[in-house]
This record gives sequence, structure tokens and C-alpha cells, in this order.
Amino acid sequence: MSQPGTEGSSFPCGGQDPLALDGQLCFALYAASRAMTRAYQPMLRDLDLTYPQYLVLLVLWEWDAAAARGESPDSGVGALGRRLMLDSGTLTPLLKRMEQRGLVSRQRAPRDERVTLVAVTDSGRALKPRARHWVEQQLESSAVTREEVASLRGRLWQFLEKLGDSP
Amino acid sequence: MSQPGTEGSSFPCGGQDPLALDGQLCFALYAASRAMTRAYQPMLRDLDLTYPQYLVLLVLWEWDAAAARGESPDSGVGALGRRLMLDSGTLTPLLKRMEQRGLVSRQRAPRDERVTLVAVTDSGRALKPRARHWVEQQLESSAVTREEVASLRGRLWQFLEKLGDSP
DNA sequence: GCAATTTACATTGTGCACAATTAAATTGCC
DNA sequence: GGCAATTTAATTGTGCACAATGTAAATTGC
Repeated sequence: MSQPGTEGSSFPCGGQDPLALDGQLCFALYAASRAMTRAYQPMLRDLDLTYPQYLVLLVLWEWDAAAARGESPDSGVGALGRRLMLDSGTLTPLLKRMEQRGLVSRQRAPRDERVTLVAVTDSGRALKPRARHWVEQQLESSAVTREEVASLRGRLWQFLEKLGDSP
Repeated sequence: MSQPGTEGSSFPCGGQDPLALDGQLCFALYAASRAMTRAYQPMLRDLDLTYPQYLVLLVLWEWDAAAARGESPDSGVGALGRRLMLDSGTLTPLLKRMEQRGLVSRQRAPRDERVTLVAVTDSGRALKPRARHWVEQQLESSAVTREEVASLRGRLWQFLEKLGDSP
């Protein structure tokens, strides 16, 4: 990898040049995110999912469990988009592909015909234990501890909130 | 934003469900990376660049400065890809678009006809001070301190190296 | 000295991301 | 009740990402 490390420096800046690639937080995030997606490929290949499709299923599985508890979460495309921070231009075709494969159902809400309700089907539900198994394996075989992961995750959300405040 | 925080937990897991979306480090990275790209949009719009094109320019500007110092960095598409962790399927069309706009030059290396040498043109060089200005502004107006940014960046590269070790 | 292999890009095809626009349904305001 | 404003998805178009494959130049082995 041979990337720089933790030597103290500044916002996107590493040494003295604020435009040095290795000093950019944006590049570190970009590279880390894609590396993470690559790390999920064995599981995704096994489940025959793409990474964003997997994230959609994580949400739908949560909604499914909530519904099983008697709750009625807002399960429209908009709610899904807010949860994943994705818009309909990304989600609509993605959901259509998943519907084609029988993993999810899409239907207009009777109460408000503008809303498209999305839910996991039995086929989609069947992937959950397989995903759980993969993720647990990943956890154990990883060179990273749970604490490190939790800490990094916390810092990322913290950073995200500050990003939202700035503009 | 209303995402969870730093409450101690595990690899992708937040509470007890290892599949909880808010517990996934992968999602935190994915969301943070896209939010970061969004934060760069004002600058990118001004420079009429996409985010990956900007990253390519960061590398080419470094190569340009190295060449001005009398060094001769490997400036082929392959070297660019290794630096940005992108492959030719991504870079080739991106570089062609930048060449079309006159920002970069592409030519076969005389010594090895397999190699396509990439370099910034005067037009591409002219964007550097404008980018520097934007980035310095960003640094000052940000709600995040330089130390926080440097620390997060360091942790991300650390994490990336461990990801590379694991498989 | 030349076949086999390797290297370095380019090409092809699929699936995101996201800006911008459109269209349909609902709500609010008289 | 009727119509403007708003809300919600879907559509359109561009540009990444990346797997898989192709192609040609360079290198290696014998």
C-alpha cells in the first residue's frame, strides 16, 4: 500500500502542499470505501448481489423485522433513500433489478399513489442467514479488532455530521 | 444525520445484530466518501471537473513538479492507476475526456510502445492555483480541525493496510 | 533467433451515482 | 369545490468503477 501514515498534518494537506494527494482526507475515504467494497466481493458473489443491493437488503431486513414486531415503518422509496443517502435515480433502477430477480416487491401505496412501497420477499429474506454467516466469518478472520472498527465507524459518523454543519 | 455514534460495539455490528445497517463500517465509509465528494462539488463545478478527474490532476501536478525538479517519474497509465488504485477500464476513458478538453496529453512512450504517457498541459496546470485557493478556503471554513482530519486520514490508511493483509 | 509468456493498455458490458427534468398524486388555500 | 404549490417517484443523460476480454509490444527461455 505504501501510503503515508499518521504523521501530524492538516485538512487535506499532508506536508506543506495542501494539494498533495497523500494528504487528502477525501482520497483516503474514497480509496478506503472502494477497498471495503472489494473486501465484500466474496460474499456478494456468493449471494449474487451488488454492494448497494446488499445495503438495500440490510434496510429491508430491518423493516421486515419491525413489521414482524407489529410496527409499520415508512417503507417507501423515499424512506429507503433517506436511510442510505441515495436518490430515486439510483434506487429505482436498482430496485427494479432486484424485483426482476424476485428479491423484493414494489407496489404503489393504496393510501398515496405517489409512494412506491418496497419490501423483501421470501427469496430476499432467505439471503439473510447466509449474509449473517459471512459477516460473522469476516469478523473473526479480520486483522482488525471490533474495537478499532467501532471507533473508526464512530469517527466517520461524527465527521459526517460536521460536514453537514459546515456549508 | 441522526446516525449512531461511538458507543462501543463490533466489526460491522452495532447492537447485537451483526447486520444492523448503522453498525456497518462499510456503510459508514461508503456514506462518508459520497458526502465528501458532495462537499467538493462547489469547487469541482467551478473547475468543471469530476471528482476522479480532480484526483488525476493531483497526481499529474505532482509529476509535473517532480519533472520541473529534474526528476523523471514513471508517468504511464499504469503508474497513475497504482497511485489512485484505479484500473485502465476507468482511467482510459476518463483520460480521453480530459485530453479532449485539453487538460492532459496522452502519447505512447517512444521507448516502450505499450505505455501511454500522461501529462498535464498548460490548461491543466492553470487549474492548480484555483484548486489550491478552494482547498485553503475549505480548510478555514470547515467545522473540522486539521488535527481531526489528519487523525482520521491516518486511521483510514492504517485500516486500508490491514484490509490488504487479511484476505 | 524465435516461440511462449508477460506486460500495458484498450475495449466491452453491467451497474451504480447523481444532476436535471418530468409526471402524477396530494395538500392547502381560498 | 377548484386550482396552485408541494411531494414523491420515475426518467434521462453523463461519468465513473470494475470484471472480463482483447491486442499488441516487449521480454524470456531455450
